[in-house]
Amino acid sequence: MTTIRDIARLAKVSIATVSRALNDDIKVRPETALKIKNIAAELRFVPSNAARSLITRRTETIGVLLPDLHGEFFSELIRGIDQAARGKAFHLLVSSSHGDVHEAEAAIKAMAGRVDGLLVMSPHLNSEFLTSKLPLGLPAVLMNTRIADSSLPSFIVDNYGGAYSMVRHLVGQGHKNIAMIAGPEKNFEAQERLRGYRDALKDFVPKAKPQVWIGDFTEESGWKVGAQVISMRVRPDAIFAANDMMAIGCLSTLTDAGLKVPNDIALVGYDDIPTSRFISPPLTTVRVRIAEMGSLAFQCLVSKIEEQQMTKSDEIVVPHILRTELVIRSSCGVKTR
Amino acid sequence: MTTIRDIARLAKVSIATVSRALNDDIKVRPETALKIKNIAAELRFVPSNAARSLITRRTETIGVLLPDLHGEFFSELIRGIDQAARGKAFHLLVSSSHGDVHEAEAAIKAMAGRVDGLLVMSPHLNSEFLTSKLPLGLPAVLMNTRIADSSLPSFIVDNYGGAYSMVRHLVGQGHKNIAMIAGPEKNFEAQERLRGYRDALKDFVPKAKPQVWIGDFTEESGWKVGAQVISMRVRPDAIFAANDMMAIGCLSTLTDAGLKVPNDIALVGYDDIPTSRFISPPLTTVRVRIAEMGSLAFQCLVSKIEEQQMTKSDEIVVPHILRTELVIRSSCGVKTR
DNA sequence: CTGAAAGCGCTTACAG
DNA sequence: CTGAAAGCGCTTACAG
Repeated sequence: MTTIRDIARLAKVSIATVSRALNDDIKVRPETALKIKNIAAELRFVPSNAARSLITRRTETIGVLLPDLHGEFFSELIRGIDQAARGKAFHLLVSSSHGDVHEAEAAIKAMAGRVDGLLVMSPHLNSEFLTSKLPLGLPAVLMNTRIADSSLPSFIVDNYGGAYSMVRHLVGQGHKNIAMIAGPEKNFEAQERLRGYRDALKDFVPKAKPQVWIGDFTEESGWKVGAQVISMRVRPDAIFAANDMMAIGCLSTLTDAGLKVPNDIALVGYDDIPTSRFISPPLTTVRVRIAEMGSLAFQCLVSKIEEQQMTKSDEIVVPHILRTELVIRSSCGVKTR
Repeated sequence: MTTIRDIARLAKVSIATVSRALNDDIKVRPETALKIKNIAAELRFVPSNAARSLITRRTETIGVLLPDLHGEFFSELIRGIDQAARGKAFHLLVSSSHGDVHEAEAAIKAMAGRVDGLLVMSPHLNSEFLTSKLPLGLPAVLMNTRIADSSLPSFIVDNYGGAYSMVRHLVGQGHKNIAMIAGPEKNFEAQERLRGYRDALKDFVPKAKPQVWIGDFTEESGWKVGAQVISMRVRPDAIFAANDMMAIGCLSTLTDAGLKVPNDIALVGYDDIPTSRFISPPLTTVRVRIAEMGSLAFQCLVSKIEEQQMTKSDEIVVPHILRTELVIRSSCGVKTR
């Protein structure tokens, strides 16, 4: 392994000068710097990041903690983060599937000494748990996490508002008997979408009774609900699935049974994953700007890291709420052509 | 920041003993070890990874270099790698979008001092370039990279074989005039798929003339080809798109123009992205076990890292070829129901 | 513009 | 089972 000591010997300078030259320090004579760089290149010198960050106390890396890595949702998120990180010359340490509380704790511990900050998405955890597990002084930013009262900045998608708008839209199409396929009960995002559904129903169809199936965000749980719907005496006018995957699963069961969407029954989803445009009928859904959330959260984290030296704020911060947007296609019963 | 020195003082032992206790070294009295661990927990001690890896010369991290982060293909790959990495207690440093040669070189440099090994996917690069840029002694494993003659282990999907089988299947369905929408000309995977198409056509329909459009793997390039197809006097019997996204794009143009797939024209893709099951008609395609490739490549890299100490092999290794599998749905003209 | 020296926080022979 | 000491490869005041 080549070190700056080897370079120093060959260049007949001190290791201090090598270090300065390689870091483009101004106070090195240009010729000296050039000579040093040439030798470094020739030797294929790779600086030891460990040695450097031991002394600089920066790793130039941020950790990304994700609950899972399935599907386009997370790849979009990582893409958004990566795009922002690239500009700031930060590296990304990624860890997924901290399904339960213990795994989450282990993941935080494992990352703690390796990163300058943490980006955490865990809709099944709450910010108190996270705050208690985070090493003192490690900046962190939360995404789509249940916030009670936290000094951690957080970004959350307006799941409540999106669901509310969707129900309002369905009512506007003349649907009254609107059912929901909800997500996992402990999932914060799922809860918010359900709450939006309930409130909108209360506001716009006060006499309607909410009808809710609990799913788990997988296509399969959509199938299962579809099978139940088929055998119902009185079917809902419209089904609002808490995510697109469940809507797609439900759709395939309904279609196989000969039911026509949207004529026999309307069906809408949430997330606007790419697939939703291509299915037949194209799915009406709620778009979430997930890559953008990743970029914003990253930028927020970096400014926290940078200001960390000067201030130590314990003030409670308000979550940044990301707007959603209704994407009207044809599965909700609107004639788009 | 808490260090082992703080713990040592509180526990009234030396830092050596603290280090041993925290690393579960056998030669520490159980009571001492327990006391030390309690103090560490109380202080929320986070070991400095930099200090540790400076001396152990291991980062317990592997780098993953990807050309891009769009779509399900890459999230599947990362998922496969992550799954395998979790078991071996390795961390994952991810870097994407090294679109051109310079970015790739920069990405390798940036990662070099931070990882114990590199997993590289770059269908637009070749192994000579990579070998020349890789720091001496940094283990690396290639995925879907053009291999000429390399001492680097590599995993490649059997793009040639998959394309060949698909064309054979289409011929079996009675299609003779089979056209292809190829991928980018410089992309290794695209080249192999094209080669499979050409060879199969030569073998099974010797008198047919290959007809090829060059696309770029995006949905949009599928649209464009679709528009050309519509205006042709004599249309092909079947179109083989080099990936599913282009097939999906092409399908939507054809359908919009009133052409029926597969009755008027058959259409098949490659990759078997999840979307392909849900479109209408469901797409016949070639399945690639991408998560599995990630896991295998990771395992291979880890064994390279572990054996690195003992041997330094410069032998040329044969690429591991991953089988593909034909997924017959209805877009190719087979009646599935 | 350059160098000698201290030190970042750990691990690990070595000695006891 | 425990400790004193050396050292991993860098960066950075400090002095010149």
